[in-house]
Order: sequence, then C-alpha cells, then structure tokens
Amino acid sequence: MQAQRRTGRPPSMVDGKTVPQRILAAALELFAEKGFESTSVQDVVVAAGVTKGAMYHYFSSKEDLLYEIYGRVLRMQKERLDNAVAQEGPVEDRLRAACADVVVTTANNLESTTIFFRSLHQMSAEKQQEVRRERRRYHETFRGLILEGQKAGVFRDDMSADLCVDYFFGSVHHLPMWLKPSGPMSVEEVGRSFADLFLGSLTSR
Amino acid sequence: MQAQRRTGRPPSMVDGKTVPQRILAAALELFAEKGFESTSVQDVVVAAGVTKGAMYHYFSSKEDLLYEIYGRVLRMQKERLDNAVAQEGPVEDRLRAACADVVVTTANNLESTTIFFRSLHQMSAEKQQEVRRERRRYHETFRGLILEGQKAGVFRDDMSADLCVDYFFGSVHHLPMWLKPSGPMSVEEVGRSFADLFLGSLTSR
Amino acid sequence: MQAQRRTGRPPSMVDGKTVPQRILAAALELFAEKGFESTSVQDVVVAAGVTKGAMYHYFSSKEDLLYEIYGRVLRMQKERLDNAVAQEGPVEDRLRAACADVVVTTANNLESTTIFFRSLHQMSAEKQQEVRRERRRYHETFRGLILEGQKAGVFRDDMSADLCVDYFFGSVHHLPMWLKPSGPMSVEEVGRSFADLFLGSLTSR
Amino acid sequence: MQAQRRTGRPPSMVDGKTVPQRILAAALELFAEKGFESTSVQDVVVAAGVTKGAMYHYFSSKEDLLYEIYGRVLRMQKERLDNAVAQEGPVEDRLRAACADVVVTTANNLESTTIFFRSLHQMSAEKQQEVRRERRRYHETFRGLILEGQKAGVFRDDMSADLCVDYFFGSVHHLPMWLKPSGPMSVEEVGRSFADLFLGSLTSR
DNA sequence: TATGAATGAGCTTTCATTCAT
DNA sequence: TATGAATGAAAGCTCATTCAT
Repeated sequence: MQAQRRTGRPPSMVDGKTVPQRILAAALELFAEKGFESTSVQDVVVAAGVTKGAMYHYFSSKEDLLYEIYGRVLRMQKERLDNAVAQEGPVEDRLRAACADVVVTTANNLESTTIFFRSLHQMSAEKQQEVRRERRRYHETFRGLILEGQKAGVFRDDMSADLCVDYFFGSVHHLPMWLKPSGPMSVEEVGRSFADLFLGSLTSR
Repeated sequence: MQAQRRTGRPPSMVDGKTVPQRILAAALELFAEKGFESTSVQDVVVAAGVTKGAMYHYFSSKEDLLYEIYGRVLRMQKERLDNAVAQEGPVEDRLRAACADVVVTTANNLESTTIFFRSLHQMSAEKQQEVRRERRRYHETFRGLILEGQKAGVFRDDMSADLCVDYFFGSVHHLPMWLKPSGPMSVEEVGRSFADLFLGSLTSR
Repeated sequence: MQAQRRTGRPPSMVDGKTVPQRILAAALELFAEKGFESTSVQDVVVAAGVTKGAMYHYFSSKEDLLYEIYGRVLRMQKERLDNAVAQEGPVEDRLRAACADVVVTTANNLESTTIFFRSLHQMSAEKQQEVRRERRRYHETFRGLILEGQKAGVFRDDMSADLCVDYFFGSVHHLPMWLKPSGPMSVEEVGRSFADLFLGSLTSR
Repeated sequence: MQAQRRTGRPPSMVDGKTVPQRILAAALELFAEKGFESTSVQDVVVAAGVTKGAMYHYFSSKEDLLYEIYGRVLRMQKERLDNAVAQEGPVEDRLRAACADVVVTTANNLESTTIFFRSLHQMSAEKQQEVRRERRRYHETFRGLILEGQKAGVFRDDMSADLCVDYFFGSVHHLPMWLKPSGPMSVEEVGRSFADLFLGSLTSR
C-alpha cells in the first residue's frame, strides 16, 4: 500500500478534522435545523469556519453537500442491515434484531434522517434515482427476511411483504418528528418496542 | 339552485373557483411537486392564472399560503377523526375504523401530506406552534382510544400508548413516499391492511 | 389604433427616456468602452440610474442587452441599404452612394460597431445564428449591386462578387479601430474616399 | 542532431513542446474560440495538461498570456513585412507582394488575428500602448511603400496614404470573420485577389 | 520546478415584497 | 379588486491569484 504522494500546501486541520469534514458536519446540522433551501452556502461555511472558495474546492455545489450526506447515511444503514441479516438463528429473531437496530441507528442519526426525507426532492433527478435505487436495495433485503418468515410459516402470509416493509419503515422514518434523545425512553427501549409491535403484527392471528 | 346575487363587481371565477381558491390549488400542487422554497410566488400566480398583485391582495405572504394549506388539512383530519371516535361499538372496532379512515383520507390527499411533513419547518415559530398544538390534539384523541382499549383489557397494556400512536402515524405519514394511487392495491385495501397490522400489534400475546 | 390599456404604476421617466431606454444607452456606452465581459450588470444599472431589479424587469439577461443592441444596429443598417439600392440611376452611382452611406452610418455609430464585431461570440449560438442570418441578407443585397454592375459590363467580372463584398466591409467594420470623429477628415470625406477606392477596384483594368 | 544536454531537471516535454509552449498554444486556441474573458485560467491549464501553479510559474498573470500571444503575432508580421519591403523591383510589385503576403500570413494565423482585434481592450493601458506603438510602426512601413509609389507617379496621389493603409488593413483584419481555410479559394488566391483589388484602387483614373 | 490548498472579491440572477395608480 | 413597475437584499457560484511546501 503505497503512501500517496504529498505535494502542495498541506490541508488545514482544526480539532483533527479536515476542511471537508468540517463542512459536511456543519451542513448536516444546518440542513436538519433550517432545511436545505433555507440554509445558504454562506451559513455553512461560516459555521464550518472556512471560506466559500474552500468549500467549492472540495464540493462541486451545494447539492453535492446534500448528496454526500445521503451517501453516508445509505452506506451505514446498508452495512448494518447486511450485518443483522447475516446472523445465525431463527428468522423471527433476526428480523427482531434488524428492526431494533435500525431504530437505534436512526435515533442516533436523527439529523441525517430528517434531511433524508425532507430534502430528497431538492436533488437532481439523476441523483434522486441513485438514492432511490440504493433505498430499494435496502427495502429488498428487509423484505427478504419477511418472505423467509412467511414461507417458514412463522409470519402471517395473507399480507403483502412489500406493504409490511413500507408500514414499518414509515414508523422508523418518522422518528425525527417526535423522538427526543433526552425523552423518557432510551433509544434502545424504543427499538425494542418498535420491534415488538412489528413482530406482533406479523405473528398475530 | 343559484346562490343569491350580491351587489358590486362579482369575483372573477374560472371553473367555478374563485381567485383565492385557484391560488391555493396552484400552491398546493406546486409546493408538493417542487417544495415550498423552490416554488416562487411567480410560479404560483402563473399556474393560477392571476397576477402577483392579486395574490398579495388575498394573502399576506407566501408563508400565508402554506399556513392556509395547513389549516385545511388540519381541519379535515380533525373532523374525520372526531367522527370516527363518536361512533358506537367496541373500542377495537372504532380504532380499526379510525385507522383505516386516516389512511384513506391521507391517500386521497397525498399532496397535502407531502407538504405537511416536508415544509413545516418553513413556517414562523408561532405558526409552527399553532400547527403542533393542533396535531397534539389529534394525537391525544387517537391516544384516548388506545388507552380505552388498554383499560378494557382488549389491548396489551405493557406498551406506552403514546409510542403506539407515533408508531402508527409514522406509517401513515410516510404514505406519500411510496403510495401510488394507481398501484396494485386500492387505498381502501391499504387502509384495511394498515389497520389490521396495527390492531395485530395491540392485541398480540 | 386603440390606446393600450394603462393600469399599474406608471413607468418612471428621466429626461424623457424610459427605463429600458436608459439601460440600453448605458449598456451601449459601457460595452463599447470596456467590453461586454468586463462590464458588470452593476456597472450598467449604476450608469443608467436604475436598480438591478428594474433591469431584470425589462431584460431577461445581460446577454439580452447585447441582443437588443444588435437588433437596433441591424435594423438601421438594413433600412438604409434598402433605401440606397432602391434609388434610380446607373449601378455605379447607386453602389457609390451605398458605400459612402454605410461608412457615414458606421462612423456615426462607432460604439455599436465596436460592440458588434468584438462581442458577437459572447451570444448564445441561437442568437448568433439569428444575427448572422440578418448579416447575410445585408451582404446579399450589397452583392446584388455588384453582380448587376458586372453583368452590365461596368465592373470587372474576373473577381468574385462575394469576395469584393467581404473586402469592402472589412474596411468599413474596422473603422472603429482608427477613426476619430474629431480627426482631420469628416466622416463624409471618409465615406467618399472609401467609395472611390472601392469603385476604383471594381472598374480598374 | 541532439540539442546539448543541460544539467538539472530537464523541462517536461510533451510532443516536443515545453510547458510554456503548451500553455500558450492552449491559450491561443481557447481565447480565439471563447474569448479572453470567457476563458478561465482553469480552462487553459486543463487544455495544456498542466497545473495552475505551473502556469503562474511561467506567466505572471492571465493577461500576460495575452501579451505573449500579441508579441508573437507582432514580431512575425513585422519580420515578414520588412522582408517584403526590402526586395528589389518596382514599387507596385513590392506593394503587391506585401499585400498578398500579409493576407496569406493572416489567413494562416486566423486565431491570432481573431484575438488581436477582439481582445486588445482587455490589456492594461500600458501594454495596449506598447502594442499600438508596434502596430503604428507596421502601418508606417506599409504607408512608406504607398508614398513611394505616389511620389513615383504610379499611384494616385489625391488620396491620403494613411487612409489607404487603414482601408486595406481593415479588409485584412476582418478575414477571420468570414474566411474558412477549407473554403472555395485558397489563401494564396485570396491574397492575390486582395492585392489586385487594392492595387486597382491605387492605380485607377 | 511544480503542487494542491485556500482566499476573497465579484459575478449574474432570483425573489418576496411594496408602490402608485 | 387588481395592475405592472420597481425595489433591494441575498443567493449560488466563479475566478484570478497567493500560499505553504
């Protein structure tokens, strides 16, 4: 593994974070707080402590910032789901674990999720498609678990697996609308409860 | 049966809709399609076939358009829920009916719902509070049904009723993200399914 | 001829010139002096004594300003040429008059001509085509005179009429590069001299 | 026959051209195509395959690129004219040869000429003066030939020699506006024709 | 000799809103 | 009730140039 050639002025670091890292962190916070459209590039660079020129050195547009944020969320979620699915054990246990985990992950990244569902439509058609494709893969993996349980006879099979996925993820994606990390329930409790409610739906009757 | 004549210049009507009605209809469509911030007042008035001056005659600001849209949604939803709750019969039937109804109503007003959750943060803090207050009332009414069922012993009572409401309404509010009116299931079927899934959760174990 | 309906705020006038007139006059002067690209919209509106918003109320873009300037030049030149061609008399007299006239007209509109040949490439491909088409018509009309003289045997016919037109108009279009209205020769003298030189070319041998 | 070796790091060569040569060639092409102001330094260095730092190592500014281009054109034109003037023979033959030659040279360097007359105003006042001074010398040399012919009685002397020079060079400098190297006439033919037309003017009556 | 980071001023354009009628 | 003119602040983005190595 070759160390990459280093020439030119070295990148500036603050608190061990590079310029693009600081910019993305600032964008994440501001987009979640005020919305993508109501946040100006000026706002972002001031919050990140960099100049506008520096931002455009690393990102090609304001939309690109959004796209990068999306990429991170998608990568993380997919990785965790793949992980949960690959575990050993009965399908209901694996689904329960996956459900609880996605709730916890979402709860720990409320800002990203807020932005995700609020600002998707601000992206160019092409990038939206890319994101949707990735979401679809996620959806399919999850749906696979449900189908497996239905075939195994542990989940009711008079209900479309697709619908069940949308039903559950609706609940998850709306967490930012009401969940306060400082609220009465820990995020793990919320995760267990959501998993319980959903499994209850699938195993009822 | 003709509405009684008024004196003075009659309001300009097109397709039986007054100027403010046309403006709101255009705003609803555009805000849902492109987002509140990405829709200019110019866009709205062009789509409504009126001039900018006319819009500012009827509405005090662009935000006011959003507020009016919110008001209509809230009034409609509250009315329907109150109606469902006031029915006779066992609590599980009344809850099931309310669940199915809110799904159908939401599905028939996808544009409003899209705007509702995407653009709430664009409103002034005061108006946001007003909307949240109204939402809270709605939430409480619904929660009342669940509590009633828990006390009656027909619903599991080891789960916070608040959480259950948020869980279910998350699913409902995300309908615009995936539901196509032309899809394989009718909105009534989706309503019944969602109600079934939710009731399954509450009555499991 | 119906007086057009007047509603709304009346347009502001300064020195009997409307806002768009003042803007175009300022743009003409500045584009000629500093070049199109080096002149900012800010420069133009300050010189015209209007606001940027007013400019964009009347013109769709900075390029549109250029386009309007081009339109005026083209219309004027075409009109004068058609006029000269339509006169009575021998072809050499008509050509001589047309040559002298285009020199005088160009000399009296040095700014427009400067902009014309310096900034054509800044316009969108479509508008450039439109301008070139108009130029081509002008060229053809002029060429018609030469062909007529060649057929009549008064002009040498061993030289492409096209080439002759380009030859002469090159001289005319470069007038802004050296001609000073306050120079030793009047513009009419220059016109007569150019016409004489060109006619000398055509009748030599 | 290899050029003698130098010590130190050899300049990076591509296609036998040094870095500054590649930069100037790229600038020439781009300035002619899109105009000086519409070409960014970025565009130039990308086209030349070098970095921005490298460009600023060899040239002090973007304007400096333009200045270098001007210098090359001026040097070449002056050299060729001096050459033509220094020939033996009657003045009309020498003028005819000089006229034809400047047309051919211009036609073979359309890009340079395009830039020359389009972008002169983009240079600093001092450099503009320098260029104009050089142009003046060129003009004077050419004018000398005409005066010589007028004194010798072979050219009409009722026409200012200055005007004649401007008249002819206008035609030459506008060649880039219409001449296509792939057109029906070879550049040599155009040169002969232009020379013929101009000599016809001078010897008429 | 050459690099990639970073600057900061300036650019065109958009937009919600107000004005005068 | 409604118009078209006009405002002025702010937006996203570009760019020639300089910096630190």
